[in-house]
Amino acid sequence: MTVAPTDAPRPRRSDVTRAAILGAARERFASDGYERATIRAIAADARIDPSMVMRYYGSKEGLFAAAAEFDLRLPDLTDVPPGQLGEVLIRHFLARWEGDETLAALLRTASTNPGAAERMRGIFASQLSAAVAGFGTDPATTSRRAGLVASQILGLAFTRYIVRLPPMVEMAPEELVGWVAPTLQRYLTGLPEN
Amino acid sequence: MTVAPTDAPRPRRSDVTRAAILGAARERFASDGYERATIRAIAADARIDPSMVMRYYGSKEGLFAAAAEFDLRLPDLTDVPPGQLGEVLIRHFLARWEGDETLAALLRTASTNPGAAERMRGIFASQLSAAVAGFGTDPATTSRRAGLVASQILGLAFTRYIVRLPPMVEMAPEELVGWVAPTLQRYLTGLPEN
DNA sequence: TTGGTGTGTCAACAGTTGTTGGCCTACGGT
DNA sequence: ACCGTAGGCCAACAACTGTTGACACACCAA
Repeated sequence: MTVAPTDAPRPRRSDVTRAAILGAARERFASDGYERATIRAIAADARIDPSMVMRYYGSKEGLFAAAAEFDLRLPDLTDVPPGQLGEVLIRHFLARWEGDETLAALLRTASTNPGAAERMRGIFASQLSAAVAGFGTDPATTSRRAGLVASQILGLAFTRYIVRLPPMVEMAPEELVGWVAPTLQRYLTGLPEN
Repeated sequence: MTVAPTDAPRPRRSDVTRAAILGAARERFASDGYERATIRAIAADARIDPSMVMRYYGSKEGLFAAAAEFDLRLPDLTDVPPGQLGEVLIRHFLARWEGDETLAALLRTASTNPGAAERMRGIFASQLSAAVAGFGTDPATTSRRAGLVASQILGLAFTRYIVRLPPMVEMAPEELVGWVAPTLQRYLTGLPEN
């Protein structure tokens, strides 16, 4: 035995094709949404036959599930000065999806596809809530604080990357940070008014 | 001549059918989004033949255009105490679409349909910007302030009514007001941090 | 009564979609 | 050199889509 006996998926010859399909799928899902992104179009982008998509990913839903794998990659917030949490978060999010269209695909699809909505719930419920809980807020309010942060973050993404409201598109990242950081900061560490 | 000679569309016998189609269309568009809401399903809900939809609204796009007619019905903000703008706005928005599913239809569709996105841009660019401009902020920042307000408002709607993030669904309107009003207030009358 | 127009149904069209099975080819271990 | 198998393409299916035209009935003015 030259390699580990179990759990050693030796590289398949088709890995490049798989990756090409996944890349094309992400692009199409991101720009067109789930329904308008046809398997034929994705296959054409990847320069392969539509039937290959089915063989490697089983179905369109399976393909989307693979393409929409998304990790917020939230940093560890415990060593962030409590007063800079908002700024760190908004900076991270802006950087995170300015270069990755997966979230746009997820955002577009979550509007109409129940499975994608469920996945989005999962991502923000687990990853974001976990990060927010990481620096020790009152557990009773943690999930609501995380939800409020999600509402502003997703609203920003929706208006800037999906609907493309002109003023939201025009603003430079630094200006957005200046406006949104205090919002997130208050959602995380502040108190509601009433 | 018994009535006004021009521009007097006397009530047609089919007005109830037209209204039934429009109501069914709004429901379907709101719950399924543009692509999944089929004309056949809408016609079935309205208990008429699919071809009637075409006759009265020309095409699916025309039907959507009619069904997605939306007015934010923003109150006049000039007589609101400047310190309560955020609270008034968030209260108004919550009340406005808790009972009207048109905005949900628009929100779902704007994710994938360019025409709907354009309409959403128009609504927020004209109606919201106009209202924000109404109480005399610096014209140079008005559109950005309006955009930021839209980002939080739409993010709230998206997480609460579309994706249905549990913490956002659970929160009572009053609690949401307490959290979000200060955000809108600062977007409208505050200064950015940097 | 009569004719025309508005209201509605039925059946079918042409195109697109996800999906399937058969077939050919070329790699790679033995 | 051989042969099993994985990678890839082609053609087709069945279902569903928006859309159209022909046809039937009911209303209403003349």
